[in-house]
Amino acid sequence: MSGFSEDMPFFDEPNARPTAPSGIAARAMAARGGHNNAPDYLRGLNPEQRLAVETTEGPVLVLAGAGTGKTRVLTTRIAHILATGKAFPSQILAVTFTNKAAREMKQRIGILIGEGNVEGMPWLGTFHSIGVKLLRRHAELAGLRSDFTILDTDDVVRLIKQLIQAEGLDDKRWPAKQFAQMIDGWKNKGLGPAEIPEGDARSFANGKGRELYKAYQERLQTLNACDFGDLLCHPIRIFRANPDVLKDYHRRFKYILVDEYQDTNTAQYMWLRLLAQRSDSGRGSTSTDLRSAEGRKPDQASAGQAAPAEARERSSRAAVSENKVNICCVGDDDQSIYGWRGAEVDNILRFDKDFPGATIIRLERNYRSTAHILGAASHLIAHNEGRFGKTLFTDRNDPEDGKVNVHAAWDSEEEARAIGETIEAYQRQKHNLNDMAILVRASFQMRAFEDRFITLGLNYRVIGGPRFYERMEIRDALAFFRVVANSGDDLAFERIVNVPKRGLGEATIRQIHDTARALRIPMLEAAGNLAESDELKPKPRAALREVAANFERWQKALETKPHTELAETILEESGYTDMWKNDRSAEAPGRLENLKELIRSMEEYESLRSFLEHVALVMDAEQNAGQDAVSIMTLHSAKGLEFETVFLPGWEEGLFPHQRALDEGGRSGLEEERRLAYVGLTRAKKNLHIWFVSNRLIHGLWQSTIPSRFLEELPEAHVEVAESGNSYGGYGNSYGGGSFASGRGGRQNPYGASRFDNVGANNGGTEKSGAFSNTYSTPGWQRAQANRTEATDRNWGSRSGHQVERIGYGETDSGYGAGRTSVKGRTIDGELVAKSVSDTPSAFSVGDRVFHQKFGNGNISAIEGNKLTIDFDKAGQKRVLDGFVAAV
DNA sequence: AGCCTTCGGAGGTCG
DNA sequence: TCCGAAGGCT
Repeated sequence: MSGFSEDMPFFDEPNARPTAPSGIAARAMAARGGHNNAPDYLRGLNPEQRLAVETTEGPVLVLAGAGTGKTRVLTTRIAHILATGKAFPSQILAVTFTNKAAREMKQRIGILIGEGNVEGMPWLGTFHSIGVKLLRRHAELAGLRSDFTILDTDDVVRLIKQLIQAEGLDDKRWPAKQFAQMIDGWKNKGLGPAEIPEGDARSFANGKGRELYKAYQERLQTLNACDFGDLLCHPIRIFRANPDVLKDYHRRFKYILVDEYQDTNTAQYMWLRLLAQRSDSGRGSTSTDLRSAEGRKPDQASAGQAAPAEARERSSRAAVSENKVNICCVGDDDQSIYGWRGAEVDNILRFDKDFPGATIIRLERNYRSTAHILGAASHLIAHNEGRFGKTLFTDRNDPEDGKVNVHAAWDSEEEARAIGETIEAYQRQKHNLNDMAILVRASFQMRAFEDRFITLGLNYRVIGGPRFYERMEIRDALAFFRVVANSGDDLAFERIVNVPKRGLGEATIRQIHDTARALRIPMLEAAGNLAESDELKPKPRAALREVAANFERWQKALETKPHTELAETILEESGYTDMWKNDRSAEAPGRLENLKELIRSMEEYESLRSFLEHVALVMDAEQNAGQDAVSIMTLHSAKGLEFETVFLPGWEEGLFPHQRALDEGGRSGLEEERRLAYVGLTRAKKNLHIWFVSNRLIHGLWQSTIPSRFLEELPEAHVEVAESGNSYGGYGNSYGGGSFASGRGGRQNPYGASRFDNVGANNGGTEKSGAFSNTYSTPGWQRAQANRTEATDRNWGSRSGHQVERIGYGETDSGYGAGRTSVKGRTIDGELVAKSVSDTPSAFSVGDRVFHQKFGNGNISAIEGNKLTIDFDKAGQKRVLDGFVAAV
């Protein structure tokens, strides 16, 4: 367990694999000594950052811990390559995962080397945007035309649904969405229909999985379309089947840079390997390469083929080592949190095997957080196995820096209220709301905060959620544009043919569909034909005629009108804007605003076509960017961000670590959750508040919870358990008449009720006594226990809802018992707690038969302190507090 | 076409 | 419990 230490030498981490050849390091250091006049852009880099920038040749892995200047290194490295004339901008391939990261990188390179040159970096972008670019150039090699359309998830699901129905399958039993996810998973692994494992193929639609996948790909081809996964998979196949094309790119790309390498999936890995591979030996026919790719997935390859595949891959690796590959991957294995969507941490962990002779550089000097925060984060993440091992450190040593605060609350409402109060307290201390964030594990947690902040009138913004281009009105508008730009875009046509409602029901659309299929023409054209025939009733016929005429007119205008104007015209003439103007629902104004924003954003593009291209890949919205507001988001979307003050609510078993992660991922699932915790902790620059509650509403039921095991993994030296006995339901005497709860008067402590209060009053004895071992003697645990008593005595009143009432009750501090069960369900748990309070803890022994209100009867199989492991007859094995069960 | 009821599901999310 | 999707009814 590598503890936090301030004077950790750079390449001397005990867990470190011996991968940083001191020779290279030494050479670079020496070289640096020679530069007396280092260029401006190198100034201010620390030695490791500088090494990462200047080691331009050969494979390099930069392990960049949180807040160690990762982006700075990447951008400076590019600037350095350009400034020293090692490559032209067009010879650098730089890939990121998100558009945001790509944008930021462009911006920062621009600052370093002067704006104009950045435009000359055509190969800086996301995996997908570069994929599109490649695919447009070589579309015919994938059986597409270069003007193919990119379908988003929604289109894909609708298309698959059609296929499922066409197969005569029940689309309820076999949901299209599920199959879309399966296809996505396969494509993340670079698997085509022929390559998917037999088991996968069999598991869907009575064994028709493979057929359906094949049918789907064929359908895409006829539609001249592809999905997101194809943007990677098609280029991979093109490269494999056309060595000359690949060789062309080998010649072109002198330097390859990859951001967030820990998030790459297998397909991205294969794509990179192909581009980075410099073996011209001609060895490696298509089939061989395919096999070796499969061999990488240990869970897929059957025992029989695993060995030869391994061998083949080894030989291909050897080939790589013969020629220098200037690939630089930057990432942090400790921040790999996307395993569930196909990312392979393994890619980063075995970098030095994939690229023999790789230089591995660790960036461990953290410029973001206080020593306490880093100490807590380092200690926590050290519980993971299978990591490179880094220890973040900082020179920062400000005695004013507070420790990491751990708080307990009775339930989620209480948690939201207390966090709201703390935020207001910070605000009174002149902290900006923009500098504060609440990072949750699951999005349902957000609601409690939103509710609370609305009541308080506290500005907040929710980050994440449905992206701009996924909103209905935007997708509708884009569908109109798509049909105008490309009359063959049937999916788009289907989406809007009856928008706004013009009486074209299912039957008419079916007819259009059939005609189009029979004549092999686009649906738009089919609609025009039908409108002129007498196969339809007058009403739909007139409607169709209008639709056809509209599109014909708009398509003509495409040549003459500026595209923004045309876009407006389309939305006007189609009646789409009117539709929302007449809609009196709450969202309508927002939707109109979004449409305006859409048109505005089109101005930056020269044509409708180029705009649509951009939109298919990019488009995210910046909401109320200007205002001062607290950010609320999930831990996942917080990666890469930083805030002065961070709140991490919901640190309870089952929620965080999330039960499903444990169920599905086992040990590695737990480790990914722990990395997520690590990401959360390291977002904070100065103040960090972690919360857990004793009761949480899950699936509509109040369930008692136990503190997250991650709390136990925080080091005592850097953590302070906030004494917040007063916060339990708001009845504590320490509320001083309850005024704090209402946010008026009360204590003046700027950090709210918790931070500096009562230290030593309640926890002095307990906390100091317990070693931070793996027993439940940690602060969080003890808090939970100590508070259970208080909470139980008082919790009843809090069930009655009204804040005003609660304050009143608080003063009396009376036990409100009556009627609570009906008010909030599961308070029975509390009753059991109440009982256990008087008992000494752990009155049970292994083998005892017990009853739990929620899980029913079961036998105790293990006891750790007050935590019981119980095998329930029906609910399976659970860990619960002894207070929540009763002997039978 | 729009309203109402019923049913199932309830983790994270980039392009 | 509460939300959305989907299907049935008017």
